[in-house]
Amino acid sequence: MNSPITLDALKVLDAIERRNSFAAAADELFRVPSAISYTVNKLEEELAITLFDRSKRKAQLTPIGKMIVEQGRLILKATDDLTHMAKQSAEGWELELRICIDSILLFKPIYALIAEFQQQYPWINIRVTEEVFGGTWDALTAGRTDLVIGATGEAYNSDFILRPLGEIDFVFAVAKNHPLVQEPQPISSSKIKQYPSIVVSDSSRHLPARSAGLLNGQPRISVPSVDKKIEAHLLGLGVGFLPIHRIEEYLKAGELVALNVKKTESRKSELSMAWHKDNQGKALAWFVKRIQNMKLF
Amino acid sequence: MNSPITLDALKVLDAIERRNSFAAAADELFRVPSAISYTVNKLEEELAITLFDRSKRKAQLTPIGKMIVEQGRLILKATDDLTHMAKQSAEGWELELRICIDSILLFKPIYALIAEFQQQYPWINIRVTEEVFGGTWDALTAGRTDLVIGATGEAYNSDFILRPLGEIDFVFAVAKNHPLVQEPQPISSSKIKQYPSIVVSDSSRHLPARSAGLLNGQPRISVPSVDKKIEAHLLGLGVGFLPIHRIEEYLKAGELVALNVKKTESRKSELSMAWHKDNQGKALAWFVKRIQNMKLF
DNA sequence: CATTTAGTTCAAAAGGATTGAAGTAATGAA
DNA sequence: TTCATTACTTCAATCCTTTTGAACTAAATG
Repeated sequence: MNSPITLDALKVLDAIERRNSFAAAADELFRVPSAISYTVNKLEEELAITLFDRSKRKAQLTPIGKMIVEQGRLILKATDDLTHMAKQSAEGWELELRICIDSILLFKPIYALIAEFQQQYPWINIRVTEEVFGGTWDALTAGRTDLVIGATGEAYNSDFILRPLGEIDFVFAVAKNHPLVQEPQPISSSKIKQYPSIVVSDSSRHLPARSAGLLNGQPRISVPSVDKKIEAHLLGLGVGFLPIHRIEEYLKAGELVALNVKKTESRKSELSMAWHKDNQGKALAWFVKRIQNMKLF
Repeated sequence: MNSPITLDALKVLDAIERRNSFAAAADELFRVPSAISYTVNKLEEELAITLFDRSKRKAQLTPIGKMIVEQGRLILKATDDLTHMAKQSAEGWELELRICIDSILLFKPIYALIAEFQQQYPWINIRVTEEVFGGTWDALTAGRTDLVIGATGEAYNSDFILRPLGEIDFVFAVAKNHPLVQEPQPISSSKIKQYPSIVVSDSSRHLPARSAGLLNGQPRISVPSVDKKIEAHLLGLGVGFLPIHRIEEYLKAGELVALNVKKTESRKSELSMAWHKDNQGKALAWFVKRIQNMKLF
């Protein structure tokens, strides 16, 4: 792989084509016409291909020459982009940003934000993962992610920066035809314990798993995400607390019913963004800044 | 747009990464280690970016360096491909080949052939058009196409080379519930004239239009392609001759019925490939050679 | 602590790129 | 037709970038 094509030659060809003249190209490139001639001749010789038809006074690109100019421009653009990418990276823009989103949140607005980011910084890879409860902290401490959106509770240590997103409201919700709907409210803990509770299992792999508002002694059904928990509630498989913002439509449509319960634990939960304090990445900062002004629940 | 990146520097980076050593890269590139060092230093200086971590004995690519190597390889590949393309073009391979197919033929085997060609010569653009009867000749004489597949009749002048593809059989076919099916065969011309005939209109733009086997005095319905003619026949809109190979399935399924008619004109038609005798293109030759061994009808 | 391995530095040399003057060839105006 | 102009080419001289090789530094290895 030893191509006789050089970026300099491509630049020269590009200039000649755009200005439609060797002399004008020489002028543009701050060279003397003979230098342009030399470069073109060398390329033609090494390729053993005629790029210009010189039978007329004005040198005219041959079809092959034209193709090389066109393709060459793409190559020049690519090297230019590469330079730009490298410069940006050196200035603190990540090559890749890993975002971990708690399954309690609506992903849609975040995806919209990512799309916007990609338009501005198309060379930065964004990798999104979904975790549940402690799983987000786990991903952060294990270095599997750069930014957690929707971290719950306190930081495990001072290596992380927390930025609150607000409190999320939970309600005790069951399917419309669930037996508990017929009970007088507030519903006692002992009544609730007669039905299986749907529990989103913590996706922590290393840190001690957190439990989220379990009413002890109840039969449990574990599901891997809040989406699945909502489905389970809708099917009447069990009962439990759900984030209001995720089930508003179901409550309005009457498919889920919010019930008053005696125990008040876990009715609210503080959500945050979190990232490692050493991470000075500009893409990270961009997302933190933009997400702060967003309503995610 | 004056990128400090050069193809030579990218080659050097590539070699270093692959061989995992400056010395080995120098060896591979028939240079002295200091020359490699020089090239890398110059690039780093001009980009103002550290590409190698030299704190250890073995220089280690930084993440940005790695990205540049990876992207750089794509650029090297592109210039290499460009060289290859140019060489091939100079050797007589077209930059673009325009193929004009008569609508009477099955396009599928031709598309399969084009797909195969594209795998071998991915940089050559293939442009397919569809024409009807004289339209193919028209496209050729007007220079709108390079190769006609399925040209009918004689060449208009000696500027073109004809290569016969064989004879195509036509049958007089009508829809299964058409009144003509009830008539005793062979069916007389006067009976036929009572029903509209479906005529594929010639797509010639400059040459005198040819007519294909019209039974004179009949009401006509003109359609733009053989596909549409078959549809019209199936719907019972009219009658006429159809190429057997295109309606075999409908005949087998009984949706169309082939009838015996008295007039025997236009029962067969000689089809050919045709191209301009000055066209020495290798892609053209490739297609001519391959199509000769194919069964297109 | 000596030895080996890996890359860097630097002055000297090589050689490719640039220059400018002279030349050629097509175009177009007088 | 002639002559000036435009457009590119040729070529020897010059410049300056790249390469070289010897000497050097610094990390790993045992």
